[in-house]
Amino acid sequence: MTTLGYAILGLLAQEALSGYDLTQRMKGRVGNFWSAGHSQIYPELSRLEAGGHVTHSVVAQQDRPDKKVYEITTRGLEALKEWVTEPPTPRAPRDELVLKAYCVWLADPEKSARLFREEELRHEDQLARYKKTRKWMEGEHGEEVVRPDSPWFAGYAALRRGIIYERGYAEWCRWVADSIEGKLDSPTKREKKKGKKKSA
Amino acid sequence: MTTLGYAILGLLAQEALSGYDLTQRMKGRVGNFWSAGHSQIYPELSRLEAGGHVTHSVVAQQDRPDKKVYEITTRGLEALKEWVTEPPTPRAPRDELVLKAYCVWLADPEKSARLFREEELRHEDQLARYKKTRKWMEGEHGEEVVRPDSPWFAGYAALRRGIIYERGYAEWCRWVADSIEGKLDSPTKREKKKGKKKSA
DNA sequence: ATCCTTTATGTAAGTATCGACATATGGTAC
DNA sequence: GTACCATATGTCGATACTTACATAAAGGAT
Repeated sequence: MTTLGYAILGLLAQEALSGYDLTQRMKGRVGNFWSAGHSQIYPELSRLEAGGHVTHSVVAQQDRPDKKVYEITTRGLEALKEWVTEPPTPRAPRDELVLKAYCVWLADPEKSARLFREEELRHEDQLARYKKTRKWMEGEHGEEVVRPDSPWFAGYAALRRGIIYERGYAEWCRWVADSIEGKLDSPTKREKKKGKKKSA
Repeated sequence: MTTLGYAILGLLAQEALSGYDLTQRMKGRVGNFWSAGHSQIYPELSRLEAGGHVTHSVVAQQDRPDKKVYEITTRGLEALKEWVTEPPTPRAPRDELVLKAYCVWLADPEKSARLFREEELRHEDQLARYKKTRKWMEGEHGEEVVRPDSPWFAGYAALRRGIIYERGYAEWCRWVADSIEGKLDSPTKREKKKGKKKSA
């Protein structure tokens, strides 16, 4: 079983969905920590069905094409439950922006400062969106989101990870941009300031 | 050009290295935000050389096999400089542990609490290692690490990203584990506490 | 002598992922 | 009527990445 397979099972454990629905979910909330296009999802659903983890039934619709609605099986649910408490398989982290920061000493300061300012904004924006969603969740489902045995906890926990991640990322971008713009005190500058306290 | 190609150029911009050396670097500091095995690095070096971004010279050694030492060319350095200030190509984030948190409502509370405690420790450990390295860097190269035009800034910036990342990750794991163990106040519990302030 | 480890460089097979191609239904806009 | 959009399901080829296979020089351990 692949991780994508478990991701799909995780969604199907909450509700029966078509391949198309799953693709939409993967673009939304779940997509912030695991994403996949439909070209990955449809074949994976076939594999899951071949393995007896899901079943499907064709549902006819009037306004639009028919769809295949997938349900998780008992076997699928058991596999999912076991997988959840197993330690995650280590993945190599890959962050292109950190790589760029690693080479920033070679580049034009103005251009690189602009780059990190833009990224700071991007992550700040995402953080704001996440915070808004969190408020909505806490208001609308305040009781359930904090109970780890409720399916509402799922999205709430993922959201909290997103908030911490984006906050940290924006903070780091700000630090890099500030450093490039020379707005931060170096240890030497700090020493100098101690000598003459109020230098405009 | 691939991102791995730029990662290699970024390392070669600091010093000439063999494929083997590059592989070691990718396991170490750089490996914390971009990693690759030697089976990826050797072919990539060939491509870089074919594209005129690097050149190599064979260096004979007495105690061990000969090696090919790669140097970045002017063309390679130019390509790298341009790449640094371009916005990063968006990559889909993939975090298996968040996915597991998303399914935690299905699982055995004791087992899942243990999982998130273990992960909390792992990230806390990594954080401690990073902090130690930061102190060493600040002590040994205090002047250079804060100057964005110095090659020392490279590793320092990456390190700071690592510190923020691990701190946030550990914090989140702790929150999840606490939630499962019921150690956190729910909104309801908070309300109740307001009523009878000093309840053991 | 044989085995293990480090250094050193490569190839090959398999999987995961991405982007593009392909098709079909039915609605709306022009 | 035709062009476009949302729904809906699939395949294919290219690339990125991992794991295993393969070789070789030199040193140390048993």
